[in-house]
Amino acid sequence: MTRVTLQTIADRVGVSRMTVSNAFSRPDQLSDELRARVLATAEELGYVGPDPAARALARGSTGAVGILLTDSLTEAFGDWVATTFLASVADSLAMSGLALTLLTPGANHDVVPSRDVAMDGVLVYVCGPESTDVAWLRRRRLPMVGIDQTPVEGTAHINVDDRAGARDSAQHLLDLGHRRIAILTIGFDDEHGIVADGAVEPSGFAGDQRLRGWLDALDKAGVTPTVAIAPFRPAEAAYQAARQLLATAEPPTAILCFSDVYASQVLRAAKDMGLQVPRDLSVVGFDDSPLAVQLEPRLTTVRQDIQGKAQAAVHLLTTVLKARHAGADEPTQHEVLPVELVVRESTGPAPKPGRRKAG
Amino acid sequence: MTRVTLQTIADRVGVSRMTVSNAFSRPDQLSDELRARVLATAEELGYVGPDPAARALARGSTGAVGILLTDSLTEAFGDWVATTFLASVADSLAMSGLALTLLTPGANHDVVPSRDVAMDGVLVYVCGPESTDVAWLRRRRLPMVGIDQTPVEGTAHINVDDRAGARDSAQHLLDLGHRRIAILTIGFDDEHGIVADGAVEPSGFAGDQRLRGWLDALDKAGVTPTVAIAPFRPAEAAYQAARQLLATAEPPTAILCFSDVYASQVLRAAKDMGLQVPRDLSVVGFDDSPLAVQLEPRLTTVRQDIQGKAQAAVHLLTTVLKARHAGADEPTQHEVLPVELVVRESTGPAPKPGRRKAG
DNA sequence: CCACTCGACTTGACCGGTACAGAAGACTCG
DNA sequence: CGAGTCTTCTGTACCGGTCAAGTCGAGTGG
Repeated sequence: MTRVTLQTIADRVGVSRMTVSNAFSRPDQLSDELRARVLATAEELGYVGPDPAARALARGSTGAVGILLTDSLTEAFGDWVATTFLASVADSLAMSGLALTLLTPGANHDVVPSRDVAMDGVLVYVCGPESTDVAWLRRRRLPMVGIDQTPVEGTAHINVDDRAGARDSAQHLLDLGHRRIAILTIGFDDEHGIVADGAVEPSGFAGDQRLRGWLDALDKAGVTPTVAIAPFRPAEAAYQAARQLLATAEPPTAILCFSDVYASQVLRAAKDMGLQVPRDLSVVGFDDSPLAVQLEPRLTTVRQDIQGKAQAAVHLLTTVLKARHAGADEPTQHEVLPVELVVRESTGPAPKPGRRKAG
Repeated sequence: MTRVTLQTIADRVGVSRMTVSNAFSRPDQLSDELRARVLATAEELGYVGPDPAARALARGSTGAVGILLTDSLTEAFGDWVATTFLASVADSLAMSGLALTLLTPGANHDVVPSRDVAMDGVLVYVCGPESTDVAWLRRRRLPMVGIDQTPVEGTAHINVDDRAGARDSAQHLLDLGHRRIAILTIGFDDEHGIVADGAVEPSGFAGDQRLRGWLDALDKAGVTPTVAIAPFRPAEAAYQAARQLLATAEPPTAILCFSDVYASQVLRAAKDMGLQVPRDLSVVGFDDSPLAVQLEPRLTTVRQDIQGKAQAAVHLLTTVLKARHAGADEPTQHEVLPVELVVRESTGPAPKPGRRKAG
């Protein structure tokens, strides 16, 4: 039982192989009557359709784009922002009939997806520029769109205005009269706690941008924040860092957090230390994840439109794809999506300067 | 600037194209010295490696397997069980150097990933047998492993022992003295509420199996449960169904839930109706998701090893892949993974038969 | 010294399609 | 009525590799 190919069908129907191909891929190239006959014969022979691999080679395009996520996928899947983004990307791609291939990072075996898997283009989500996977993708000259990472010349990017969002949230606290403000942001894997004299080297683009944004506003107001960092995982680290912040001699009256998840840990720490939010302490999150409204009190946070980000990324990538196919210039623009400060109940006026005891 | 292919390099080095191919794919087929020279020339010409699409055609295998998830991906990504499974699958595949392609279901456009994307095999997760995507995959005769769905003859499957888990949890309640037991399980999209005389047609295989399991134990004990159903989404529906259950003339003293998420809604409903868990009401979840231990009280639930499920599925699929490649018989086994009842604080002895007032 | 094995390359076919430039007949139109 | 134009189909040349079966000279054992 040899495989059924276009030729098998062509022989059977008595036409050229090309005509059979057209019957499947270019219906307008042959008469309806013949097409029907071809299709019927194909059906009869159990032919499903042109072989995707062969078609990919001949056409120069597979129907899939890749996505490269940070590190272990399990890691990424634990993050609401990342999964939401991923889901939105997949749904957006579906409209173009494209599938999404998850590129497993790291060359464990001798086969490296970023180098060895066929795809039309690739989305790169929060990967450092030093990633070897990104290096492979670049060498392959695959159409690429970076999301939430440091823009690189010659590549298209989608970012959110983290900096403005952070600036606005810091300004919000200043407007409420806060002057002793702390920052709890993301740091590298092994450390957590208060950073001496704010010599922070935040991990990742978003961390960097947010920090800059907060400082934009605070510096201007002459406020020097205490900065604490915690790794993304485990969540407990953020809790500990929060306790440390709140246990200082002059504890902050407000904390700006890298994310809603961090903020939720701050809330917990505050509760455990007998502090009332927002009476004793104001807390600001980031992302406006579902968590933000589930918490008690609901979080003041910075909303980013993740679905919009995904759609923008997909749109940009498909544009690049089309341009390349048409031989035209590929756009390498930078799109920065707006964010919005959402004020809820976790922030309030700065407490009166009077004594306060934590514990 | 014409594309660099094996031939380009071969000409440059002065060897046959095959030798260059071997330099990349079969290092043992040529001398180290020559290989080094070939690789150097390739590097110099900016050649990244054999073209994946061409290789896929020639070799008959792409380095990716597909996964088909129910409905909209956004839907699936909202579910802890599904995302955890997905992440574990991706990680397991990474070990074999395989990438994972998300098949976007539903033929929106004229291009249907399930039919048009090249892949070596496919995992099918909770898809009804009537899915057109599954039909395409079947017609393509792709190696396939079904997960959490009704086994079909001739296909390999991985399932968890939902039925036994359900049976155990029902028995647990019986052992605690409960006799007025209700079930809150998953139903089709548009309905929710109490099902008259238990004529339930649960949606999906897991729902069916769990229901059977509960009834296995209850029937044997002569207990006839009240059954309520709610669609998977929105979560609110489960809450409403729970309220309905608890508002009946003879309210149940225990509720068996389809999932931890459903159980969390029951908990909320109970709280809102002034019932104490487990004093007035026992609640059992399913899955042992992180939610189970976050809730207050922590849920008694049935643990399933999702990561193990993913690993088993990947292992089975790669076995099928290897078998097919070797021309051997492909296993079509059914693996059923064990589950485990985890007793926590949401279940307790049945309240004394005395009066009880809800509200 | 010769048949025999072995390593290192080469040869030619093949994987299953698609793109593109005809070719043959039917139709239109001045 | 002949030239131009469709429509419909065919032929040929790729796409960029891999596979299996050589070829050829060098080593090897009897």
